[in-house]
Amino acid sequence: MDGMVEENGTGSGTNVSDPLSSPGSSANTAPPHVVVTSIVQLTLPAQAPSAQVQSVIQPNQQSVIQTASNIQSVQLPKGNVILVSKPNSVIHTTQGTLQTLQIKPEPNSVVSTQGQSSDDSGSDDESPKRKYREMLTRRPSYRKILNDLGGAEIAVIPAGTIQTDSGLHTLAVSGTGGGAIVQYATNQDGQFYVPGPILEDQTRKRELRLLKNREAARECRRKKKEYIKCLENRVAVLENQNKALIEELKSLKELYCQQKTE
DNA sequence: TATCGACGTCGTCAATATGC
DNA sequence: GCATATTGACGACGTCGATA
Repeated sequence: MDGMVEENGTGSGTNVSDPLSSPGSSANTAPPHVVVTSIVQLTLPAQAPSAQVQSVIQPNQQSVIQTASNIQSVQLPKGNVILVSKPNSVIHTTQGTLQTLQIKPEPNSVVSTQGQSSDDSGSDDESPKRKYREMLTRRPSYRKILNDLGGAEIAVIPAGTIQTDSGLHTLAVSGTGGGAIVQYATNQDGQFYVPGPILEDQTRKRELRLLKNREAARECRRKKKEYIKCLENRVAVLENQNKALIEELKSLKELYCQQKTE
């Protein structure tokens, strides 16, 4: 599904108002830094707790928004702005790489397509969009940092991480199987031992967490595949539309030439 | 047959988002 | 603020086709 305005769950109550049928209804709401040639407002009705909308937003081209179920399409002239009446909506767009925009929680938030609409000259380094994009970028993992530093596997994190706490010590341990926090105590001879119930509890908690994350990762991958499949479907639909439009243009041209010669 | 590279899948870690 | 969910990144492993 390329470009999706998604609320939780599924639904078909999405109301996509065509800008061509009700022009200029909210054009004045756009922020001054956005040059608006067209606005599409997506109204998600309250009785439909959720709705899926697909969209393909392309640089300097007309873009398309479709609902998932009814294949109701809206052509967005280039330089468009999308208004979404529900907060916390997300739009995915494609431009070589996948991009994600999260709409600000205010109702009627205005979000222009990223990197392609006429407002995005790329010269404004301090623009909110740019800042938000940077926020989305994750920093490298500690593992990667360690690898970059040429550090081998850390078997035990020494001294500084040990803290005494009511007779128990906490020790961070990592190895090929991953990391763990282990609590232990010392007896009168200074020998280490791990109190049974604590160890069992920690082991159980860790196993539960791993199990949950394992299943979450599976689900996440399933969703990702589904999403990619949807994107591919959208590509197919748009290619067909494009083909049809080219054919239409061709026949209209022929008709025009015919009438001209008569 | 052994080896190698490409590719897919899985489990895990860790950063971040989200809900309460 | 904390617990939980989500997801990108990474490494391990298995499979498959190409090649020596």
